[in-house]
Amino acid sequence: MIRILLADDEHLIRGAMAALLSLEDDLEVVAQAATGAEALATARVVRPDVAVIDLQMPDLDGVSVAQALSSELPSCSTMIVTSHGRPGHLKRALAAGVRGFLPKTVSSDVLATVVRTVAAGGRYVDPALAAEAISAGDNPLTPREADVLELALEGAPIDEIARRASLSPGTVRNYLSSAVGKTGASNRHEAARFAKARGWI
Amino acid sequence: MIRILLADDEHLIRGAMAALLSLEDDLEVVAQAATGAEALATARVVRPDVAVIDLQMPDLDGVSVAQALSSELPSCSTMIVTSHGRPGHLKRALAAGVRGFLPKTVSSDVLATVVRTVAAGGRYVDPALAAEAISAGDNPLTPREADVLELALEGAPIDEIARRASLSPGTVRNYLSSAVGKTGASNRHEAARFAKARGWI
DNA sequence: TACCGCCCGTGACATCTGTCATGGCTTTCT
DNA sequence: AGAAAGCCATGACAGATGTCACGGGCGGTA
Repeated sequence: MIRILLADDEHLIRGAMAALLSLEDDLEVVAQAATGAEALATARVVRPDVAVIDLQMPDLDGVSVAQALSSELPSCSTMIVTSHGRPGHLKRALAAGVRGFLPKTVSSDVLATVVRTVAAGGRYVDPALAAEAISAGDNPLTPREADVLELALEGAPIDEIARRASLSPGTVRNYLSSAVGKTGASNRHEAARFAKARGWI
Repeated sequence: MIRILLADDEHLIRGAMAALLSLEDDLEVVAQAATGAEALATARVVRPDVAVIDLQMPDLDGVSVAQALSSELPSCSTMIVTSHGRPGHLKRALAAGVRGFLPKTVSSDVLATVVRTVAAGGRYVDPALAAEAISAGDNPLTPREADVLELALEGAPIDEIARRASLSPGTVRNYLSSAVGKTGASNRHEAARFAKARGWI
């Protein structure tokens, strides 16, 4: 019997997925969590065989949870399920030790199959997502550029970005200009959206 | 027996919700659809008692589907389920004849209860969402301002917005300036994000 | 050691944006 | 008919932004 931890902030989805997984004879949902922190805490106690984690959750990112889990509980295989599969996320997730990565558009038997696969020590990545990630290429932004661009995402003026990043406004403008050049955008807002779409920030 | 049509672009979620609703003795999922258009076409054939529709779908908006359904199939009650509940959406949905509006964070028994409620001719709106909608107030933007702001959402420069809206750049700047004033933002990008968060665009 | 890339900053310049005043046009309500 | 509101446009001005050139410091690598 494969023991599963399920984490998703959407109660309805979580309950529904649990109902669906429980239909399988060899699968058992032993715990559920609504936030990343909760998932982590629960996993430490119940020590599941597989953790099925939603990528976007209120507090902790799904990837962060996976990172912590893979170091603390090596016996537990983590897989990520997500609505919006961005190439960068996949790359980060794989680096964090995630064994399975699926969009929520897959059918339920695929989910069950993948749970079994990762429980057995295998890996599985959605083919469409994998293709996208490969074609998207690497993140050309330097860490600082990514930081600043992330702050620019909300549309804040440069002075505020500078304050929040503890940088001089001139430096911020240089990083932003560089990022705009690398993304081929025509201003920082477009660049920020572009980078986010690729999962670079 | 209440006959249900389920529409959601995420296969996994849809299947899971179907599994969950089928657990109830008096509920029966008679059809599923992955897109808005598909939902509409299917509904015309199977004539369900209740249509449970996801708000965001690839082609047709959930509200548009509800609109069409309420005029074509008055016997079918429509309810919307959504991940991101924005006040403006709720208002539009209600105007389109939707009888139930729920975030996906609710529990499964709430869902089942609401299905029964709307099937019986009642209405139900998630209290938290309702409170948000009331406190958010009305959309202060004029139709044109909303149009232009929507084009500004992607971060395009003003000249491009003007071209896409078939307006002079000066006019675009005026509308944008007005919208920035109404939203209390410090530039159009922030204003656009703000307006989107409220469901104004 | 020398080179390279990243980090952080300054200054200057041209352009883009946000704001305001103004005016003509149409539609709707009183 | 008159008032009010929205739509579209122009012009002018200040301030924000994007771009470029330049320089110093730091850390890794050949």
